[in-house]
Amino acid sequence: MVHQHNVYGNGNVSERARQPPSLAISTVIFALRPDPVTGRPAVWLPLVRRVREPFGGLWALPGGPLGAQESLQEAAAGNLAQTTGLAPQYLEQLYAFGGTGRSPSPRVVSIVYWALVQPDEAALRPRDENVAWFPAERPGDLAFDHNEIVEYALWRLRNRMEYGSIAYAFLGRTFTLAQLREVYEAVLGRELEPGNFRRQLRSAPDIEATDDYVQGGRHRPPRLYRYTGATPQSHPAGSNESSES
Amino acid sequence: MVHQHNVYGNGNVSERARQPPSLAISTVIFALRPDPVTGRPAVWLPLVRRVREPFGGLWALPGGPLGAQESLQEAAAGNLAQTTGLAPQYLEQLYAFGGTGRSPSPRVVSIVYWALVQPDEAALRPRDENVAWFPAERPGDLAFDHNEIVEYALWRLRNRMEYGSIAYAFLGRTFTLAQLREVYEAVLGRELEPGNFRRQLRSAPDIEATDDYVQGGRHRPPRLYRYTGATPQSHPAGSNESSES
DNA sequence: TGAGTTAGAGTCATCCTGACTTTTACTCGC
DNA sequence: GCGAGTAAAAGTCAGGATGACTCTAACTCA
Repeated sequence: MVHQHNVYGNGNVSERARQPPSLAISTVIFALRPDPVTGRPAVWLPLVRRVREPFGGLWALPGGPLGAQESLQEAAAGNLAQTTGLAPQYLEQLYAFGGTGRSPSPRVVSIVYWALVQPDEAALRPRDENVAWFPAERPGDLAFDHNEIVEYALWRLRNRMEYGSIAYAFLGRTFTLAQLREVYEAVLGRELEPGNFRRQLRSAPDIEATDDYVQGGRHRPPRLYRYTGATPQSHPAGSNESSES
Repeated sequence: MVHQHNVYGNGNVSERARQPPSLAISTVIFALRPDPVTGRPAVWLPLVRRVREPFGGLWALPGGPLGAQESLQEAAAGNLAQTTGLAPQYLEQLYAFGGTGRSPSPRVVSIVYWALVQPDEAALRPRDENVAWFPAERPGDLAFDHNEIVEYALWRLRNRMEYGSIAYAFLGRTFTLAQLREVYEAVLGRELEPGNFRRQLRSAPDIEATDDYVQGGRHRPPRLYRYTGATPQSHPAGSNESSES
């Protein structure tokens, strides 16, 4: 009889029904990688192969139980570090999934976070063969309700991309406007007019032109820009500007 | 060691630190009531007086442990029914609060929902003296981190009001445009131009004019309208159009 | 040196928004 | 019964944002 934190009454219900649901933290981790076919940036995410039942052998979101002394966000960052070795550029709570039918035997409530990272070479070739990167739109059949969770996380990512200032989390300290536009196009799944895109960013308050240009292309050298705004955070420490849903 | 939901290890940590955090569901319930001073609609919420420690005597959000067989949303609707006897017009998950310092002795992770209701006379005068309604902007000092939670729920309400079609949950089946505008003004806390408000709603697809008018005012009788769209839901069963956050 | 390429600036029509004016249709007081 | 008062409903107008597009600038490569 694990997990009897409190007393939930002492009627003649079965042992099984009296057990409170257990709590886990999972994290959807997004990064941009070149598409193997087109070469353009696309959204990928790392998954972990399950070694136990239920859903043994299937791929699943990285996650685990909530440590007694860590906050929810710390637990999510721990998932991130454990599977990729990276620190998040952006980390936000996604949703708490708690349907009664999502796990076969013991009921689990999962508080899911989602994160954006900039993967380096080491992170993309993990030593552990039970960790691998998948295209976020088509990750295959996942364990539990994780397909649904990934889909919702993608929806949230697109939402934040349209209404928030989150695209910079995919990029380095400086970037060209074409690179920034490619991030938007990869996430939103449609092409944007370069001229209008430029005009909108000129009116954005927290994007700043540097004096550097990228040399080497067979065309006019593009100027480098820098993002000067703070990394937006959803709930604690600063409200997100809109929509979220 | 991913997704090991059940076993929490057996190291020589103290009993206290090994206990997993317990899980509770709380619900922020919003309704419109006339302001006692101005008489115009304002946002109110019902609170429950705590009878036990910690925070005994203070007012708190209605809530309780998650039943083993009920979904998260069902538990939130249960909070609602228990404190007000009402069914929600709108119900959405708000956030999972899990900081280590939010409850003194046993750690509690609260998954908080928020709801909109149309209170009737019976619901506004509860028999239980440990339930009372408060103005949502100034509910006084609440137990735990519930002041912060109410503030965040208000922010979310305003957000949904600006970008979603949620105002109808406060109103009955038919309403005048002035009534609808009063709902927006009460929630957003600012006055709206009646002419522009009317124009925007004419272009809304899911609002429909009826053939009825309200007689009795000492002015031109206003037409009654009806909302024909579905009640929006945030995550399961239909995505919210935007922003959320 | 010219062709090719992308960066960046600029143009134009359209839509949306906020602020405002005018007309309509009722009730109330005289 | 008639004018004053009131809010509904429609209409007007300027400014700002947006989408589609054209034109010029600045580089590399053959």
